[in-house]
Amino acid sequence: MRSVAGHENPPHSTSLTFRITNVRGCRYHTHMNVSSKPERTRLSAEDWELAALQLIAEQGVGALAVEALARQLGVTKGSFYWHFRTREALLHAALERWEQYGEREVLGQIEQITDPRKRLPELFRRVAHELQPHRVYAALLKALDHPQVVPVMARVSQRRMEFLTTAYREAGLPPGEALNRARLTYAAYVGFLQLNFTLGLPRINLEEFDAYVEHMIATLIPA
Amino acid sequence: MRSVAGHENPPHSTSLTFRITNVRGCRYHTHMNVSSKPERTRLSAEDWELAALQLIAEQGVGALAVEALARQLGVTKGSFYWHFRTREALLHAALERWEQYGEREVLGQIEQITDPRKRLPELFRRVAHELQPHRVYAALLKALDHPQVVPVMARVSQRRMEFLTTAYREAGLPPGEALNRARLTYAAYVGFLQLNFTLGLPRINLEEFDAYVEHMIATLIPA
DNA sequence: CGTTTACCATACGGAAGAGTATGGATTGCC
DNA sequence: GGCAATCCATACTCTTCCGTATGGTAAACG
Repeated sequence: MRSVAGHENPPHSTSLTFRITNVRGCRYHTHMNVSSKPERTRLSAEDWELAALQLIAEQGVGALAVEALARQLGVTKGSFYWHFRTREALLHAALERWEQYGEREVLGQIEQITDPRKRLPELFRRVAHELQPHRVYAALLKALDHPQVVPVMARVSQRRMEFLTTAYREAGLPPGEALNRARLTYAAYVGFLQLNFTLGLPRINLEEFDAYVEHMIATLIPA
Repeated sequence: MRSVAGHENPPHSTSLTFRITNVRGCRYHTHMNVSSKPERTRLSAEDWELAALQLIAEQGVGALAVEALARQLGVTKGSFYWHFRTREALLHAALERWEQYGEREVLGQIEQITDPRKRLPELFRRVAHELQPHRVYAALLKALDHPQVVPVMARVSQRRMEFLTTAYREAGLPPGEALNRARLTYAAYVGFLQLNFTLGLPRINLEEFDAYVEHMIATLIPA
C-alpha cells in the first residue's frame, strides 16, 4: 500500500550526481509520432527534464503537459508520476537544470578572452551567431507571468547584467555609465530575441544581420 | 428557433460607430470580488472588448477566459455568447480595437513636433514616462506563440519601426544606419518592457531611471 | 399597453488535462 | 532462479473551461 501523497522510494532526492551527456538517445526526436519507439529502455528523471526543456524551447512553458510529454517519450503518465510528484515539480527541476548547465557555454568561453577591449565585440558576435542555446531563454521570457520562472529568470538576468557591467567598466566606461550601458545592451538582446524567432519581424537575411551586429558593436561599445 | 451556428441578429457587424469613452464605468475594478455589481445595466460588445483588453494587460492572453470575464463583469456566459460567437472572436475584436485606438496616443503627439532633432529625444522621454498604455503591448509580446496575435504584433511593430527609421534619417543618419539604429532602438524598447514590468529586474528607482533614459538618448541618438 | 427585440440566467454536454489507484512487467541482486 | 526494487500501463476521478440549448426578464417601440 502506497503512501497517500508520494512514493516510497522515489528518486526525488535532488541527486548531485550530474550526468551532462544523455545516457539514452531518446530526446532528439523533434516531431516523432506515436508508435515510434526508438529505444524502449526505461526512463530516468533526467530524461523527463531534458525532454521538458526541449518542449519548452519549441512550444513554450504553457505547452508543458505531462500526457503530451509521455506520448513524445513513448510512455504513459504512469511513468511520469513515478519520477515526479507533480507537473510543477518537473518544471522546477527542468528550470534548475537549465540554470545550472545552460549558462557556462557562452559566458565561460568569453571569460577566457584576456583583452578587455576584445571581449565585448567577441561576445556580441558569438551570441548573435549561436542563438540556438538561447531558445529556452526566449521561451521563458514569454512565461514571466508564471510564478515559477520569475525567480530563475531574475537570477540569470542579474548575473548576465553584472557580467556586462564589469565588461563595460573594463572597457573604459565610468561605473555609472557602465551600468546604464549594460542595461541598454541587455534590453537590446532581450528585445531582439522576442522580435526575431518568436515574431519574425524584419525577416532579416544573413549578410544584413551581420551588418546589424556590427552596427550594434559600433554604437554600444566605446572605442 | 435559433440558427445552429450563430445568432439571428447579433451585433457582430463590425460597427463603425466608435465610442472611445466608456458609457458605463464598470471596467475599472482591478480586483473586485464576486458579489460586487457596481452597475447592473446591460452590456455591449464594446464592454466585453475593453474588459478583455484590461484582463490581457493584467494577466496576459492566456488568462482570457469567458467565464472569468463574465464573473468580473457581474454576468454569466449567457451574456457573452450573445455578443460573440466564440472566445476567439472576442480576442480578435479586442486586438483589432487595440490596434486602432491604442496607437495614436503616443505616435500622434510626436508627429506634431516639427524639429526632427528634437523629435527622437522627446519620443524617448515620453514613452519612458507613459509606460501604462504599453502594458497591453508587453502582454501581447509574451503571447507571440498564439497565432491570432502574431499578425497584429507584426503590423504594429512594423509601423513603429518604420516611424523610427524615418526619424533617424531625418536626424541625419544615412539610410542603412538609420534602419539598423531603428532596429536597435526598438529592440531596446521591447527588452525594457519585458525586463521591467513583467520581470522586475533591476528594480530601478525614479531618478536612476531618468539617468538611464538620458543615457539611452546620448548613446542612440546622433548629435 | 402589449409585442418585439435585446440581453441574460440556468442547465447541460463534451473535451482536455492533472492526479490517483493498482496491477503488471522488467531489472538488479543474492 | 527467485525475490525485491524499479519502472510502466490501464483505468479511473476531478476539475476547468468552451460551447449549446432554452427559457426568462428588461428595455424599446408601436
